Amino acid sequence: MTTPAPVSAGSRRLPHPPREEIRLETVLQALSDPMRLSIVRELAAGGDELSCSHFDLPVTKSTTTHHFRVLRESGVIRQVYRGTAKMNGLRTDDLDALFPGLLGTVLDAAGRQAARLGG
Amino acid sequence: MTTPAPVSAGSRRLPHPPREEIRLETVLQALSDPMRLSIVRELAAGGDELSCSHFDLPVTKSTTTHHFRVLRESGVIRQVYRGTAKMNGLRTDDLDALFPGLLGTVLDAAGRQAARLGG
DNA sequence: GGACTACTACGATAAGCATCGTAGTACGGC
DNA sequence: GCCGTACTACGATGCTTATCGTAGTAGTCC
Repeated sequence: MTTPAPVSAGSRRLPHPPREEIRLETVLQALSDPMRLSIVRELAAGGDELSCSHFDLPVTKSTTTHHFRVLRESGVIRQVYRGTAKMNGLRTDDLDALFPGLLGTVLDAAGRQAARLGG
Repeated sequence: MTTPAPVSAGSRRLPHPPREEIRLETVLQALSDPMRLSIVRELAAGGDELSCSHFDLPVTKSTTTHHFRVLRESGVIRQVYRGTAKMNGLRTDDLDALFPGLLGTVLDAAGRQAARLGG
């Protein structure tokens, strides 16, 4: 018993809602914030394992943490620690099972709007 | 000049955002409220011309007015006066042009969730 | 162990929003 | 013109939330 249970990179556990507790209204609300929608767009585009520090958002670190927590607690993203970094990925499987096509259509809509407004 | 411009049922004009000003984030936020989502579901199911008083929501009239205004100002519904009644309809054409499939997918997701949770 | 990195927790603040009650306006019918 | 119906506008209230700064924790590397 030198160390009771090292657990290494898993000691910091993050609470995720199980699939059956994910609510549509909460997901929509999570996606309705411009900052969070851009995070989700970047996650969808840039593969599925991005660290928090990869995102360069025009807010402080505290606020970034807040937005990632909202996304995680709504069931939109999954977060795991890997060393000092926290890796983020979309819960595509769960969302597609619950709300088929929703994530895709929202991402498509966001892309169209960005193309229309941003150039 | 008996009457300068009677306008009859059109004197009370309601401000609607033009199609090109409808923003995805605003639409998602409008749909993220349970009360408003149920209004939209009922509009989608019950044809497209329902008066405000048709809805029996567990809130006061003032609050109902507020929710309908949020839906109108976000671009989700269209409202016109017809006599003393105010008729409501989804802006399906505009939404489908801007965000193809979005409204349908959200309504489908809401239906699935209702079936899963409500029975 | 000590320094550095990455992220978090907590408290504060200011803005937003869902809700209500009351008072008021527009329209239709008598 | 008068009354009832349908909806609105306004102000208040209490809750949620987006933001920040500071202080702190967990992990990596030397």
